Amino acid sequence: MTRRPSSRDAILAAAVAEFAAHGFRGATVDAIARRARLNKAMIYYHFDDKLALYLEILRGIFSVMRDRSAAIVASSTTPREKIAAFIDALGSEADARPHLPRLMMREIADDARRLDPPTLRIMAGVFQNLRAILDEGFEKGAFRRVNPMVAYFQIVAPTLFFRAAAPLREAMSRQGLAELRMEASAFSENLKDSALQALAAGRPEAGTRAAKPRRAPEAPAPKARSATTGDRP
Amino acid sequence: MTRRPSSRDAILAAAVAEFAAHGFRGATVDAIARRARLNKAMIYYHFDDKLALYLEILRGIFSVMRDRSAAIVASSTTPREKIAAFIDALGSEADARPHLPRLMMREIADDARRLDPPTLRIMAGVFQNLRAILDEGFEKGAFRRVNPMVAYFQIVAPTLFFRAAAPLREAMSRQGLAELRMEASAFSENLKDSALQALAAGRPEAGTRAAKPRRAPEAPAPKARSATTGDRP
DNA sequence: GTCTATATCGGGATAGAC
DNA sequence: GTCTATCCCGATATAGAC
Repeated sequence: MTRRPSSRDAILAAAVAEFAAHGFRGATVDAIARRARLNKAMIYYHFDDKLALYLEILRGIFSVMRDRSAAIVASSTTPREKIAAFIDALGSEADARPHLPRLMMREIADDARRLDPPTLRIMAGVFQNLRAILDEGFEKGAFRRVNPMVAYFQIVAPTLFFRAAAPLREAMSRQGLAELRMEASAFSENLKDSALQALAAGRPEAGTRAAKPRRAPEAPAPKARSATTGDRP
Repeated sequence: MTRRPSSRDAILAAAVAEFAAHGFRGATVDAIARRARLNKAMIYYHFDDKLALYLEILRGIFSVMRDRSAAIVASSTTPREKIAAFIDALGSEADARPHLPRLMMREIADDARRLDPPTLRIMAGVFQNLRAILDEGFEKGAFRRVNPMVAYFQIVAPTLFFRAAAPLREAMSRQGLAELRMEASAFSENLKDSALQALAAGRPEAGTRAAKPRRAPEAPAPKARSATTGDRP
């Protein structure tokens, strides 16, 4: 049943690993061929060139995440649970495809210069899905009105960074500079906790004020205005 | 007074830009020389090789951030204000040296494989400084006890990602896929707001308890244990 | 300190046999 | 579909004149 991967699939699998490890430029077609246990010519038989191979990989990876997040939007749970599910999906996706975080970071560092419109569209879909969850939360009064893009970066960036930085964390830990070892799942749990706390709508607020001005007068307290413009308190 | 940069300085300045734009491997010594308006041989006169040049740049960049964060730790303000200052410092540093975010992301994606112990030590210093701020906040009861590393990634990753992703955001905005344009300073303001909200110590809680077991036995809402292990609620 | 060659090699891409 | 052999450019690093 485990269908033997066609040479094309073998190339794709090898290429993801090489592109993630060395970047588009750093990855060599020779190394991809070697890892796929094929020869270089086979790659040019299946793909126009190195760039076409690269783009096919990116599109595939982001499509999965776009579809998973779309399913979360459509699910029938609370906005809070959807945010948690979004973080879980992103994390488990990154764990299942360990190359995703580095690929994404590299392409961004390369000024996204290789992303064509179709690929951009797919990536934008992920953002729009998170935005849909947030909007639902805003309307239902479950979330305070934060800027959706900021929320997006607050969720996606740490998730990718933490995983991509595993070797860096390991090196620092090994040298006794800081204890940075942690399970990816544990990180996601902490992130969910923090993200939901940051999104929490103004507490019970109305009538239920059991203990009057909960906040000391001198404490400015985080304002909950629409944070689209970054005005300071 | 604006001292004409020595050839060595010119090389360093050109190299940062090239390394940030293309990565260690992608950057060419020829391009660095061209940008510095010098010839290639001058680079090998001042530096042993491409790697030595690269490492000198990384050390310089992270040292600045380490020192700035150390000054914040030592300043006499509240933990909340120190967190805000840390985020501002990181943001303004990234704005002043637009190459920092991409350099950092690239080196992480490269599995930090080129970082030698001295450089790791400098980078760890930045984390330890944030940790010191958090510890102070924990002790004073200003912050709930979150995992310091998670907090570190929640602050650093979005700050770097947002800035490095400027071209990607611009491309998506231009194509009408999403409006992602935003001033870096506005982003930092939003991030501060969110981070402080996530760190806000548990409200007076149920019984309006003024003192004593500040924590509910079953720990309902955000659990405030030292979140080193990521157990779920 | 600054320059112009140049040695040398790795890597993308192709030709063409089987 | 799969392979070997090869073209050829670009990139690191050095030699050596001024």
